[in-house]
Order: sequence, then structure tokens, then C-alpha cells
Amino acid sequence: MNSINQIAKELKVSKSTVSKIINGKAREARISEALEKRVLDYVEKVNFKPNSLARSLATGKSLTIGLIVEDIGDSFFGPMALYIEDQLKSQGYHVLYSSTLGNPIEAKVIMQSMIDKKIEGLIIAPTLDLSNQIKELQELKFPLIIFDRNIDDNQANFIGTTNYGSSKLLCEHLLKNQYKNTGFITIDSEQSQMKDRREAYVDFARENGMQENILSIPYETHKTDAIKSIEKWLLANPTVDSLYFSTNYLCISGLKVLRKNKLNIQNYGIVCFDDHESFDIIFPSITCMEQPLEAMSKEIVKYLLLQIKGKDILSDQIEIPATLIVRESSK
Amino acid sequence: MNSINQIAKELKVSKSTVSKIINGKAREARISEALEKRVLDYVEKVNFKPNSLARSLATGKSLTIGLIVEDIGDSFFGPMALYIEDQLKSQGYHVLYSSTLGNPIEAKVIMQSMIDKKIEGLIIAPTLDLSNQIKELQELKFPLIIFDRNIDDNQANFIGTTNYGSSKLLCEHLLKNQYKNTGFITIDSEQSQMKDRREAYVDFARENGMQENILSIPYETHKTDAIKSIEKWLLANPTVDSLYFSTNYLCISGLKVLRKNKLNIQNYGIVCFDDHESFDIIFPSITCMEQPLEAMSKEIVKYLLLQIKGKDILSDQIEIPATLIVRESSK
DNA sequence: AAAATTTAGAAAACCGGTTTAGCAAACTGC
DNA sequence: GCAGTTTGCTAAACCGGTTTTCTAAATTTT
Repeated sequence: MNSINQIAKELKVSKSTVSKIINGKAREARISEALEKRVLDYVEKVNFKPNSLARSLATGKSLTIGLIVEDIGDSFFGPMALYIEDQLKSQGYHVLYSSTLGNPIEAKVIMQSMIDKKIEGLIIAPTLDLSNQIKELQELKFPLIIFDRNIDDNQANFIGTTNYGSSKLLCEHLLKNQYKNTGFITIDSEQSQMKDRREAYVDFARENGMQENILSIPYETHKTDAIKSIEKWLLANPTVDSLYFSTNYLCISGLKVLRKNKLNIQNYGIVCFDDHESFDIIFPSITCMEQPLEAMSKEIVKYLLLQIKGKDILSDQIEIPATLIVRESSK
Repeated sequence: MNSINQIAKELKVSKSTVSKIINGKAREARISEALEKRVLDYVEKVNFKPNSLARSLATGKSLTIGLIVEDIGDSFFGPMALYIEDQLKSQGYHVLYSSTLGNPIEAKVIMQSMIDKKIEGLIIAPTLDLSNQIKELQELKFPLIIFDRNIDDNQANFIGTTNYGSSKLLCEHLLKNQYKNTGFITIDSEQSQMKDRREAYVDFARENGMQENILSIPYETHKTDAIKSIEKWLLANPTVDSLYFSTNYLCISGLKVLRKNKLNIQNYGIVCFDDHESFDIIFPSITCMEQPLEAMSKEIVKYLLLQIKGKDILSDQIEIPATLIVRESSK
């Protein structure tokens, strides 16, 4: 390994001189072009790369951003992470990411560990129970973006989609298509995006004198045997004429149930919050609200950089509209 | 912010003493229990967290692993990343990840940048054209795992699935079910996993005197308008009685084409390499080879840690069998 | 031609830790 | 009771950079 010290020794110049030249500050440090060239040539020759840990320690800049999601393998967070990374990369930043799997204890450990690593900003889809940690960071004026789901009484920058409004649009869409008794299948989560979707359903039902049929599946089981609960519930609620799934994976579970029980999918109106790769290849194709992934990721990066550059913490709460994609399942 | 220096000054002890106590080396450094307690209490009180950049610089250990995939938003790499992260986390490591999107130039930049950040090991699904960089690392005895697709003449540790063998099994499966003229739809990629799958198809066709029908879609277009090429090709090859898609997203594109053209999916036998969430909710459900994601990620982490701990570079080439999942589409 | 500036680079301090060497006091052995 | 050890801790060197301060020589000013 070669260090700036060795180079200095080899060339019989001072390490500060080498440092300045490497960082393109030769002119302002009034270093002769001859020496500059000599150093740069040598650096090139031995393929010297400065140790970025040392550099970060000295400058206080790590050029690293933390990204904490629920599950990087998920069809929402995975693509979001890709977009975010792509944009941050073009600004010279690296991404240190981690998945919480919804566990607040794990989330706290991850946050602390990232901060210990001197990340310059944090983008987080918070688990429940993270308010204190987030507020601490915010008081320290630490660049911070909350996304996807909000926390109570949030003073930090938030970026997400219009969960309440879009959820109502989905309900409305079903009613317009003559579905008058919608079942709402969701997970039992107090996360804001889930609460908003549910509230909109409830409000809509009340406003229109409709029956409220809600299946709330415990959060922990949602990806394993949610199927069983849905099955039981569907059989117990034969009068329901349409189904609104609050997430795409619940919808997929629901579709499996319908297939398995040889229930005719076409007898139901089906809508879902969030799109999925499979929704337009199956029959009937599934009507859904498509979240604005790219637009959200752009705002996230934009606001984070504003905070980092401006050293001013922002508290804008931004909701980008989702798009209703009408397909066969709701006709 | 508080540093070890400030703590030392505050408590009027030497910083080396503080360092040793913080690192649990009080006993072996023969520091009295009284002093140890006094320091620990103070550390607790001011909530001191050592600067991990400084620590890494001093110790040469960053406890960070680089993970380079093609696309973190993909249904193969996303879940793989989750598994890998999860296991590395339990060993105290962090993950610095990045997506190449298949671009070798980008890949090189990412590799260099991760190395500059003093990662302790690298897990990479290489793009083409990365042999030199990889060999350099390997000569430096740098802990390194190649996964998913291999590189030519690889001397480094490789972990993937049985692409050739499993591909043959898929062909065999179709033949056993009386499909005698299979079309193979793939991307025009020289990556090893793709080459292996294609070769198996070609070999099988020759061994059984079957016609070879291959559609090779240019890599760049594969996720955007692959659909058009598939459409054209299908219409131009009416005698094909079955379709073997070399990846799940190609299969999804293919299914869209079939639907769009009102071609009866059931007239074809369909198989696909790699499973997908949607394959058992659509009709007909799709027969596929399921890659052993969890098993592969376990081997990856196991071997990487062996290299890191043992300081011995391994060159085992490991292929974990994929599982044939028979569904309706091939009956 | 002496004083004041400028030039070109060296030296030193610092970032915040770890690690090795050093050292006075207390303890042991004979 | 004095050398040899052990104890308990401090001081200094180091990791590999950046940044501020310093200085000798060259130039300019007056």
C-alpha cells in the first residue's frame, strides 16, 4: 500500500505539498507547474489512491448517505433504492443501506451504527416507535428525510404519496362501477400510510352509507400465512362484491386464495394500492394505484441535498399524487 | 461532539487508558476496577460513541462489506441482498451496496470507490469485462466472492446455481410432456449464467434431434421493448409448440404478448428459469426452476467470512441445485 | 541597498482513535 | 534492604490524510 507519506518521501517533498496537488489546489497554494507535474506523474505511475477513511476523518465529510428501508427485497423499496442510489451517485455520494424488516429495535441499532460511520444524511422509511431517535437527529440539525410512512407530529422533511386521497379514489372507482359492498383487506399496522388508506375507506363507506368490511391481518404474519386468514374471511363474507387490497402483496395472496377455492375472480371487483409487475399479465388484470416511485425518489434526493448543502433543516411535508390505473378487474 | 480526548481531559486520565477501557481491555491492561467504573460511568453519562472512521483508520478494519449487484430493484438481486445483509449483520458487518445496471465502466468505478472506502470484502455479480479488476483483487489476496454469473478462467470463489444442468432439466421436462418443438427466448448476453442456459438448450436439442429456435434479444432493450421482438418472433414461428424463457422478466414480457395477441396461452407449453411471485397466481400457472436464494446467500457469506478470518483466498466453484417447480403451464 | 512583499514549499498541528513503549510506585524474593 | 517484578497508568508514536502556520529565497518597492 502506498500513502501520501511515502510519496512525499520518495519525491523528497513535503506531504502537504502532495496533498494540495492531489486535491487540485496547486494554483491557489502557489506550487510551481513543474513540481505539480512531477507529483502528478508519480501518483499516476504508482496508481496512488488516497485513503478515504483518513480523508473523511480529516475533512469531516464521508460522502456517504444512509438509506434505511423495511425490506430491500420488496417490489416497492427495491426499485426506490435503485432510483435513490442512482441519483445520489451522480452527486458523488455513496449509499449505505439496511433493511429493518419492521423491527424498531433493529432500526435503532442500524441508525446508531450509520451515524457512527459518519453518514452525512439519512433517508428512512421509519418503523413504529422511532420518534425519539428521529427527533434527536432533527434537533442536531442532521440532514434527514422520512419517506413512505410518516411519524406522528413530524417536524422533519417528509416525502410520500397521497395515501388518503388516492385510497378514496379507489373506493370511488369501485362505487362508480356498481360495486356497493367493498371488503377492505389490510395489515394491522399503525404505520401512517396504512392508517391513511384505511381511514379513507372507512370515511368513504360512512359518507356513502356503505357497509364497512375490514380484514386486518397481523403485521408479523403478513407474508407467510396471510393466505389462510383471507380464505377464512372471504368464505365468511359472501355478500362482499368487491375487494380492495391495501398493498400489492396482500392482493397477490388474495388472488391465490380465489384461485385455490375456484372462486371466480370475475365475480369480484378488485382494486389494489400499489402496482405490481404481474397485475397486467394476469386475467383479469388488476386495477390499482401506481405510486410515483421515480418522482418520490427525485424529491427525496433533492430535499436531502438541499439540507446538506444549505445546512438548513427543512420540514416540508410533500405528498406526490399516485396514478389510478384502470384495468379489467374493476369493470 | 465528544471525543476520547475530551473525555480523557475531563477525567484527568490518559486517552490510552480511556481507549482500553472502552474496548473492554481494562483487565489485560491492568487498569483498576475503580478507574474502569469511573470512565465507563462517564462514557455512559455523556453518551459517548467512538468515531468509527478514526477507529477504522487506526485498526485497519472497517467492518464493511461491499455488495455489487446488477439491479437492486430486481426480484432476484433484491431478495438476495436482503439475505446477505441479514447474515452479515449478525456477524457485525455493514453492507455498502451498489447497482451496476450491467455497465462495466460503472462497475469499475464502483469497485474502486468501495475499495477506497476500505471494505474488508467484496461480493459481486460481475458485469462483462471485469476480469482484470477481479484478478487484481485476487492477487492482492482480497476477500472476494463472485456470484450468480462467473467470469472466464475464474480463480476466485464462485457461488451460483446449476445453470447448465437445470436448464437441461427444463428442456427434458417439456419433451417428457410431449412438447417437441421448443422455442428458447433469451437475452443476447455473454454472461456465464445466460450462456450456460442457452448451451444446455442447444445441446439438448442436438442430442434429441430437435429443431433449434432461438430468439436472442439485445441486452439493452430487454426490459423496455423486448415485447415487440417477442411478438414478431412468435408470429413468425407458428410451429413452435412450447416456450422456454431464460429469465422471469422475459417470461412476463412473453405472457403479455400472448395476452395481447389473444393467443391461447394453453396452446403452448411454457417453462421459465427462475421463479416469480406472479407465476402461481396466473392461469395457467408457470412451471419454472426456482433458484436457491437462501442457500446461495448462506454459502456466499460463509465463504466470505472464511476468507476474511482465514486470510486465505479460496477458489471453490460452488453450484447449488435449483428446484424444478411443476405447474400448469407445462402439462 | 535596505525594507517590504511575494513566492514556493516545508513543517507542524490536527482529525479521533489504537497500540507500543516507558516509568514511578508498590510489591516480592532472598 | 536492595535488586527484580509487578502494578497501574501515562506519554508518545502511529493510521493517512487536510489545513494552518512558518520560513528561506526571490522580487519588488522606495
